[in-house]
Amino acid sequence: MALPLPSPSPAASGSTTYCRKQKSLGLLCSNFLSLYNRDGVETVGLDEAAARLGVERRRIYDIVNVLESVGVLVRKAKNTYYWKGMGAIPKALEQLKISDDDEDERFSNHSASFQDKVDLDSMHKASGSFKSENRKEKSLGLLTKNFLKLFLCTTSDMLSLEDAAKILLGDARNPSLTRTKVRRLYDIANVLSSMNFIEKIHHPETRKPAFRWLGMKGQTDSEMGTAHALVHKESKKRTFGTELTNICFKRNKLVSPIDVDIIEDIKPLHPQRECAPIKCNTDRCSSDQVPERFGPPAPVCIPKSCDEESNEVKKSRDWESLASTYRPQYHNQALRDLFVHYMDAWKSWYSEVAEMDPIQVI
DNA sequence: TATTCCCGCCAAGGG
DNA sequence: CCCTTGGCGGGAATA
Repeated sequence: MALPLPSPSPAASGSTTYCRKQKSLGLLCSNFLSLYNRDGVETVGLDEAAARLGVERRRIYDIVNVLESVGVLVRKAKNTYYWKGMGAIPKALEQLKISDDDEDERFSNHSASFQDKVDLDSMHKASGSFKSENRKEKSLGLLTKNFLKLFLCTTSDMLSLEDAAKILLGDARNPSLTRTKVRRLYDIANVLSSMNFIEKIHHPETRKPAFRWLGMKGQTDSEMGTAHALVHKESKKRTFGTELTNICFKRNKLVSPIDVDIIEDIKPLHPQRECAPIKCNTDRCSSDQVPERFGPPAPVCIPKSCDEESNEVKKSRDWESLASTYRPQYHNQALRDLFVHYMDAWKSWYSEVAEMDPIQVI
């Protein structure tokens, strides 16, 4: 099936400019959301999603897993998910703040207060033996939840993935483990970013890249929400009549014709153009007509050009009035403890593992 | 060079 | 045993 050719010479003819950004999980997530976030959708087929979005199934699993962690999707059956929508997010987050690792089929006998649990689970002695149950605990979904908890149960809203990895990992000493964890966190961070949960920034002092929690602020006011809703209504209409896809380039070349087949009528246009804009098919999605090219203002935004990472127009979008139902409750005893727990762990690991300047946890 | 993170191999899981 | 899931880390693209 897949050509085993390693294709060692990237430069070669090089005309088929491959653009990483167009293949990002973040963009895929945006497209996914645009595709399903509309009335009438109540179930999502993974195969269908993969085909319509023009990506391999493997990638769908990635975003589906984090979307599930946030409540947008709920597993229905093999290959099928229930679409819960953006409206399910507030409740899901609220639950994250409270519950210990919920839903995991095996309940903990050790009735330790969840502060012990939360990430002692994932923390669980990587140094020791590898159990098979181990797999679940390393899932993207769980990692997503724990990553979110870091923000939800903490006052610190800035965090580097490296730190997050060390905190969520039991063993901060193992650089290899950490590296892998960080890779996963990048995946997660990308989709969370595309949903505006977080935002990438550079730490004021350290200069180090990090992520800042955006949560659902700025939309707290019901009036505000309404206003936004109105504004978005328009762009949405335009967007939703659209079929989206990630353009199919392999790392160094175009996708094989077979793949293109699967993607029904989605073909890469302007192969040699660097970062060709996403294509929109207008055939099946009824009502409004849309331009064949895609504009920036829509929920799904693609940087006009790769090298020119313009200040994205990514504004607070979609989950408009989610906030109206959301209300923070910081005054929770247990959460307090959790917070302390995290910070202690973080600090101690930091002093051990890093000899750089003593990070100050705000 | 350092950071980011896509790709797809291949093993675990479910039927 | 076959097909769905999805951990994992090499290494290429970007900053």
